[in-house]
Amino acid sequence: MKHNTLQHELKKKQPFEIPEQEAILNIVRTSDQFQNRFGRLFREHGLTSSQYNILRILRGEGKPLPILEVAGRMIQVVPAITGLVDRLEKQELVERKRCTEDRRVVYVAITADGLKLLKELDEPLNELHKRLIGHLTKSELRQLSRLLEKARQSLSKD
Amino acid sequence: MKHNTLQHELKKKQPFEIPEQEAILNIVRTSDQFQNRFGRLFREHGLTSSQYNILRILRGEGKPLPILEVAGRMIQVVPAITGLVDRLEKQELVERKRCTEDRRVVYVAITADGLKLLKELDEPLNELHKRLIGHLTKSELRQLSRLLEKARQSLSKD
DNA sequence: CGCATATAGTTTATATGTAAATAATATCTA
DNA sequence: TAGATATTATTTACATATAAACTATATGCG
Repeated sequence: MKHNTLQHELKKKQPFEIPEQEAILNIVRTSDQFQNRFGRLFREHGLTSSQYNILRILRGEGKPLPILEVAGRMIQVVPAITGLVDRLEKQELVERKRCTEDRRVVYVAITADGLKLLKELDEPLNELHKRLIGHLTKSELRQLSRLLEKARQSLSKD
Repeated sequence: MKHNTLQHELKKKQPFEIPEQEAILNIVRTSDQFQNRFGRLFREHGLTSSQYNILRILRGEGKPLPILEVAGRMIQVVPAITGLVDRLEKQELVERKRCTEDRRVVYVAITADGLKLLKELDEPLNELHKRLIGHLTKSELRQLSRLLEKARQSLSKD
């Protein structure tokens, strides 16, 4: 007997009247619960989700990035990024380098230690992905991604 | 020309190899961006998302609830709920009442002010739902909810 | 040149999410 | 009934999101 519908999970007495609302709550709830699991995994390796994200962006880019460029790729508000990078720097997982041409700009680069830590996480992360959502067929996964991308189209307008 | 794919948005150089990963990132990203919008709306009314959620749960229940019962319905970690209720109480949107039979239990109830504030938010919230995701057909919305509910089945196991 | 304006980051203040420890009260059990 | 254990809620400590104000540096323009 499966009871994974939102109505049941939230102990709602009435079914959802508005499918838009139901879909959005489903998105948010699923995201929260998945992020919980990832958070646990990261914590076991001394990282938070946001810290991991910064490292992954830097590895993906392959070269130092201005600190606000990193923030931009995370949908993150500007002030938050400073403290994040501070803590990563303290753990020696990234380095700050001031740009010589434009002295306002601060570059962030991932260190060898940072790369090593990411590498340790690659396999467990892949396993977690499969465990969380591997029971959907490839076709369902494609469809889910397509629907979510379509959902986000309402955001580009402003 | 639409560029709402994750690969484009994240400035990734390589397409996703793993559809599981792509789907999960799509869920998380969509949720983050939507929650951003809701957060803005709530802030205009002096609330945060979590505070709104507590009020909505209390209104839905129609009677006082033990504080941990509220926390449980929010996927929220226990310690956080205390401060949330503190702030709501300070705004006189909820009240705490200690249970007389079991003096460990603290009930939380929504006040008339709280109900009034929620009522003010009902219409704008509905509009935001429609604006964010109203461009999907009813069939797509149903399908999206169904896929997300299926995705969450992996979580019930532990 | 010299000032107005813009840009890149940081700091500050407040609210949240998480874990671990603690306090108060209930319940169980020998 | 005394002591162990469980439950409910809070406190403490830290990392994070958000907004607003601020610093340092660049750029534009008369």
